[in-house]
Amino acid sequence: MTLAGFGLLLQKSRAFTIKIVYEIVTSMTSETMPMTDDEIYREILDAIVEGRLAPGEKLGQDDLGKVFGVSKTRIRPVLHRLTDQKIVVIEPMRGAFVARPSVEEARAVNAARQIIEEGVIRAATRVAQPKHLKMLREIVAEEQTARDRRDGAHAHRLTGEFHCELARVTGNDVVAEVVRELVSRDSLVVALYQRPQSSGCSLGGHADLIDKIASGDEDAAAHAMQHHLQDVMASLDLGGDDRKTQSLAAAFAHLGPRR
Amino acid sequence: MTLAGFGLLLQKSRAFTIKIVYEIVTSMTSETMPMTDDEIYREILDAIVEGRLAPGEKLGQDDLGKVFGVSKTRIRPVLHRLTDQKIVVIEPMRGAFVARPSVEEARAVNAARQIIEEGVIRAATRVAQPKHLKMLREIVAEEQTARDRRDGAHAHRLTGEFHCELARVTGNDVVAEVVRELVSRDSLVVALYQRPQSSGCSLGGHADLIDKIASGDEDAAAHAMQHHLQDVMASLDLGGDDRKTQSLAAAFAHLGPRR
DNA sequence: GCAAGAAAAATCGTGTACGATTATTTTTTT
DNA sequence: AAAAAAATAATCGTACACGATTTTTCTTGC
Repeated sequence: MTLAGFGLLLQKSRAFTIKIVYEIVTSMTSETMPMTDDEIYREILDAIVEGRLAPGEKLGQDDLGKVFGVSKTRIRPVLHRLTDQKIVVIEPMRGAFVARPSVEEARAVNAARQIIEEGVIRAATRVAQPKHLKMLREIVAEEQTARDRRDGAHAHRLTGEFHCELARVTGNDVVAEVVRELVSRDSLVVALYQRPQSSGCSLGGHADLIDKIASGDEDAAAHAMQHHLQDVMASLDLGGDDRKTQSLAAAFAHLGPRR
Repeated sequence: MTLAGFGLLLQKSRAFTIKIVYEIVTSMTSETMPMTDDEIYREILDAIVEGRLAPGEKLGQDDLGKVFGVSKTRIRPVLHRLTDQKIVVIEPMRGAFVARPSVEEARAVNAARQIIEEGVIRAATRVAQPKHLKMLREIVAEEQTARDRRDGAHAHRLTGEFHCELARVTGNDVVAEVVRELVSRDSLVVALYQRPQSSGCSLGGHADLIDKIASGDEDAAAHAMQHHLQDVMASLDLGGDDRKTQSLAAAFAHLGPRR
């Protein structure tokens, strides 16, 4: 069967079938399947949260389009979505950039986390089961080994994951999503204001939180969370220096050439 | 000076000046200034939250474009933004509709509010000042008069505003925004599942919350909030009947049986 | 040699056009 | 007459093109 034959089949098929057939075709021709909007969104978000794209970096629509092998029409909605979440800022007629949260915004996000995650840890303490505690302890252990390996990026990602997983203990997806967004914003803050050598900001903090949850003492857990988040904030240098940026190509090198 | 002269001036001016000049011109020619994205977003959101657009209603891109006097290109990002907030659902290749949250989603949003607003009311109790309490009491009073007038839509809007204002007491915009989104989603839930005649769902609930905040008893305030939100949930009819047929039957009940 | 202004390049925002898909209506067949 | 199939209409998603604005570079005058 010829490629034109596949093309005809493609036209008459439904979306899901199209994707499968497309993948069969591309597995033979080594072309790439266009990514979905969500995949592009995830890639850019991860690149920012993991620090491969530094705050202030320019996110050109055409550049990103070339990286993902799509036109800028597909890029713009993703950028707007990230703008709504305050991960990206769009300056009219100038372009999109990775956000550089101000000191005031950094304090506001941290304060919001104190307020919201107090409710979260109280709810989690009420419903926590042994399997939840086990899961949380595993994350802390991974975090520790990553820190021992001087793998700051990985350790930082696990720090955020701990708070997300804690929110997931409540069994409520809506809460988990809210926490995930706040944690994402916070990772921009630490990328901007973290002190050069102090990556071990919250060594025993998470383990302490788990102990308090395990004890079932709701008030103690809530206070521990407050202090934990305050400690994280205190470990930052809010004097504000600029950070270096790396190229777009380097940030998405793991995708390989797409066109 | 001619209108063409204004046009030339328009081209050479910057965005802000453009808007002002444009408004002067249009005030003479009775043309309309194109709305910004945020204005369109606000209009659609308000229409949904206030119940002027019912759950399940179709939101055609071209139709909305005609309403606001812009092309559908400007409408789509707004629809996507509302989709991210779960106010609108986009069915691929079919169109956008006002969301019809399922019973499970309704429970999830309410549970999330219990978790998050517990943290909010605790923080608010710690920092509340007399002026805050006064503001909150004013909203409750307005709510009461609206209810006396049988103005259910207005009363419902003020109910939501009360929770938003309470979040604003914490002085944290990030928290206020999170609460605002949750309240918006909840108004869709009540639009779908509210019992026909029971509009007075939470008569004394809000006043009780204020009293607890005024007393400074954090735990009491937190418990009051929990029970308040549970009461709201209990006042709904989550029987899982298909709303559409039910409301249709009710809407034409005066015709009597016709077949 | 340097600063200021003007031209050129690059980039963003928005409207329009077109291919693709779904819903509806009409026609045909049993 | 009813059901199935085909044609038509409506709508969505994406690419492309044009106008507007900013940034960069080049020229010119002091």
